[in-house]
Amino acid sequence: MSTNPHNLLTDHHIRPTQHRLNILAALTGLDKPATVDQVQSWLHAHRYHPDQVTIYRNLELLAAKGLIHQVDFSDGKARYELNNTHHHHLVCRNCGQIEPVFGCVSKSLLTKIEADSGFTVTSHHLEFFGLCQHCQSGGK
Amino acid sequence: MSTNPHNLLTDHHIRPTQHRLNILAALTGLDKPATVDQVQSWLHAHRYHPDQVTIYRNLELLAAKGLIHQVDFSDGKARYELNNTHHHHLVCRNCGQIEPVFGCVSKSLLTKIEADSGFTVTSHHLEFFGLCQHCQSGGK
DNA sequence: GTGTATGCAAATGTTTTGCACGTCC
DNA sequence: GGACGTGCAAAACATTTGCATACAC
Repeated sequence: MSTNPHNLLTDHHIRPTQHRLNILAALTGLDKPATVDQVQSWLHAHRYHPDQVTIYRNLELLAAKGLIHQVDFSDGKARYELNNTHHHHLVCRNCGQIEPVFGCVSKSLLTKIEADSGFTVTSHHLEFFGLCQHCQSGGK
Repeated sequence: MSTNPHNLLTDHHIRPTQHRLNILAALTGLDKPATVDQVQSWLHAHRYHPDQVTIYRNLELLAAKGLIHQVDFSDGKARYELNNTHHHHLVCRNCGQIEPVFGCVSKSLLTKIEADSGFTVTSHHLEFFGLCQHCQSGGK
């Protein structure tokens, strides 16, 4: 598995178009789960102007191929993030600030869930919500 | 805190209209996270025909008052569930079957997250995805 | 060249909003 | 009566689809 974006794409049998490289760069640069709008804004700021549909299509493709994954903060917008280190998120309900969380559910719980249900568990979504330090005090 | 639906509403300072009682009955009857459509279908089957907008508005209200909460399976539709026993879900990615999961993240992890981040954590979303027993074998 | 990618326009699906009328205390 | 609840219509928003053109190998 190569570490440069171009080979990352070709390794996954995805044509390394400029848009796709740019979208990966955007997700790297934003460094948090990003909406289609946020990806597009990042690209605009870097003088790229792909159609929004192209972003939708490529985020879907990259997710299907496993290079990125979808994150959901239950606000009606899909977010995407690079698939590097497994982690979750802590989101401030007031200001939207996002912190990574490296803890996770225990392996023993996962094993128990599979044993109890007969399911094969392939993934999970875990997000924490609360108030950040700033919003706990003055920030209404 | 009373146990009957009427008092449950009045206890939360919510007018106990027929629609609201019916929506609570629907969520009780469905007994899993339900979409607006599913709530509406349940009500139709029970000879009630509130406008869809009324369901949206009341689910939002009940969630704001803490009687129900939103669950997200990342499929673009909001689901709602009664706030009774704290639990999570295991969803079959193929057939959509939903199993309750009573395990959760450890208290020590929560404490650690708050300590590390300075956030006050008020809630979390945890959902598991996989393939149910049936869909692992024949069910493509 | 051929299959794939992209842009543009339009459609779809979910959720929200405005406003007039109806209902509950 | 006055505040709140509901229905209907329309709007808003995120996302998807169809199709013609443009690009990558």
